[in-house]
Amino acid sequence: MALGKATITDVASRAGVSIKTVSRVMNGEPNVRSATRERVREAAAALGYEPNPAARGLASRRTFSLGLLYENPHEFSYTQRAFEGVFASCANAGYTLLLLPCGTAAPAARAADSALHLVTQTRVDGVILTAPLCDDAHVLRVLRARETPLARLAPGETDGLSCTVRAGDLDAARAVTARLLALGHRRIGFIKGDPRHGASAERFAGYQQGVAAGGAPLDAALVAEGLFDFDSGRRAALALLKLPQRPTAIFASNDDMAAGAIAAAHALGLTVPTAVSVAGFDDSPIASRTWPPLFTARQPVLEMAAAATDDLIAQLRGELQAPRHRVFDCPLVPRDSVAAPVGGC
Amino acid sequence: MALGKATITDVASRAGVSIKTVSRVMNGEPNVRSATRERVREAAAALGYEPNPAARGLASRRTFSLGLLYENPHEFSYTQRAFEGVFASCANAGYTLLLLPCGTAAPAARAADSALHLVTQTRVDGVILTAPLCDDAHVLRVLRARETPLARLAPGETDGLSCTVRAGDLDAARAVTARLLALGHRRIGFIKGDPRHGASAERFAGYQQGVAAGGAPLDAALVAEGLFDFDSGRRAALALLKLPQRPTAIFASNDDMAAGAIAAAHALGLTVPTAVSVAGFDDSPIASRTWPPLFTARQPVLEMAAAATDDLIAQLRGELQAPRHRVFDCPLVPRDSVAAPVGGC
DNA sequence: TAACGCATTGATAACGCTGTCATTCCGAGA
DNA sequence: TCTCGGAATGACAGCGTTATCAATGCGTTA
Repeated sequence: MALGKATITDVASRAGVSIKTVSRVMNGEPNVRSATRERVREAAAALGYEPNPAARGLASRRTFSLGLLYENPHEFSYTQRAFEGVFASCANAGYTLLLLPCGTAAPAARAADSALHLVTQTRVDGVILTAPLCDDAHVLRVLRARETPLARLAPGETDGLSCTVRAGDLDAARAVTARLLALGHRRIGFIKGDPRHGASAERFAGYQQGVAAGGAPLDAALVAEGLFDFDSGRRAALALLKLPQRPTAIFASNDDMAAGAIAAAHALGLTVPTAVSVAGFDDSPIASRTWPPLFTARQPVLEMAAAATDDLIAQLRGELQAPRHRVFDCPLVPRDSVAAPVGGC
Repeated sequence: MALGKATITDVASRAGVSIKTVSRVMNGEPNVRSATRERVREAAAALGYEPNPAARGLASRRTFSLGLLYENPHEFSYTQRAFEGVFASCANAGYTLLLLPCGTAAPAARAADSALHLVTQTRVDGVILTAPLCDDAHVLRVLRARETPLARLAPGETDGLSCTVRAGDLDAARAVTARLLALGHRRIGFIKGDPRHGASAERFAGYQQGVAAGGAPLDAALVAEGLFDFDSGRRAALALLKLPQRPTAIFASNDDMAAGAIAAAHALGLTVPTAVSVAGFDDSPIASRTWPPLFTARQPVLEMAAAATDDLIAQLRGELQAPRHRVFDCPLVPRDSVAAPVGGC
């Protein structure tokens, strides 16, 4: 498994045929003896050969690329907003953006293989990795073995090898917690995020520090596991709200889970924020669509994604001496899902 | 403004310089006399010259493309689900997908120019157009002048020139309306969608036909304008619910506006579905996140996008004799935001 | 005036593949 | 045995750029 540097000529000489025959095999054309075909396939596999799309495109006048032309939609999910930021910077710098989706269901090994294949196949100049892939050891190893320049968006840990852009998760989570405490809440439930995301640990630490700083008791029973999606948030909140001594406020690690928490409260006949306050994180579109709208911390995803892209391009141009690490503030967005607890402090 | 067929050689001979000098100018390299630079620029502009990215990539070993590697997120907006479908089909067929975002704020002329530039710049083999771009006359004209194969997703009208995939909007909207009537509603408000989308007219027609078929009165006062986004839905619903004789049910042309309608009801102290029923369209993620969850019609966006992509690829391969036109059913998704009106029929 | 040096320009060879067309191979039929 | 025809293979010329390095132009200095 070489580094993909093999050319069609290498394969041809290894298989003892002409480059044209290799081309035929690679393109699935007819009129190749099956023994020959097999020999070529083996040689290609042994050398880790991948056809060069630029050369192929130049010779054949085809690109094997499709364009998906779309207009900015009204509704932006987190990923979509990230796209927008990346696009803006790419367009600025004259770069074209290929989306390389990576299956979530597959084990890490497959994600890395998929990444490698996409990178070799498309010969991109650099790659932007989003969470949680940006912390996947296997993916990182594979891409670095190919010396693919990287920028990592919302990583758990930074290293000296690639640019990173992340949010000030810890500070913002502490600020959210502090605000709840200031309103008089003493029992604040917390719903953790997907443990594969670096941000999850940061936000949890912020919650813990906030509670400790406020002099409130740290009760492990008030911490529930979640996976950043609506349903896990709903279930976690349901469990918290059924506690013998239920929390007067719930801080979910992101807005989607907070929306789930609001649904759980509704299901139990608890009014938000009267009976229970709910806070989220991100200020994603759902945050302004719940009833009542969510108290949250705004993560400037678009700006962060654009920054990561800018840094990657700067790196490609050799304008960057060392990897750059940026941290973006997440200001609080006060909305109606949070209020003082009934009965005061 | 030629069709972009000009090569660097054409520009060179027109400007009376060598191709290398043209290359220097195009790449902004130093050491070109400004008079020469100007002459080259003029020649390039006159010929409508755009460098061939494949050739550039082959010679320079760079692609001017970035990969955005991401993992399928938990939350899918409409566009995002469409992406997934397109990806699936592209991956199947060995195609690479470039995203070509098109500004929404700009007038149609600019969208078309942007489209043209992206297509010539990236030399994609074909383009998938989503609503409302797929009905933009200017965009269509420009792409057809270049003979770019097209597939159109959710167009208003089909023609004999390109494959189309759309939802059975009319039938589904009629079915939603029929269901509301069957529950006993007589005064059903309707919130129209963005008029630039072909689906908007279809859904409205379905509503009208449904009301007429049910023998209920068609009251123009019960029809409000919307733009498919949350806030326009909220405002439209607010207006409808403040009517002297307010509707007992509201049918919004999509889920985002229906979520806005629920928020409006909440704001007026009206309980859903007791005081007012709300129905949406699409079964987008927000539909299961509102309280109560939305009664809606499921539009199989992912499958539709995949179908459009399949058809486009088939067309590129010459496997399609004539453009194919597909229509997908939208089954009802019964959820709690709809109930019989208080006081019966 | 001659020589020098730097800014400017050009000739030509890659880049890695596909398309065209010629060539070779091989079994069937005369 | 020889010829013929189609299947299998190969030689070579592009594809449209960029890169290398040589050549030219021109103002300056000795």
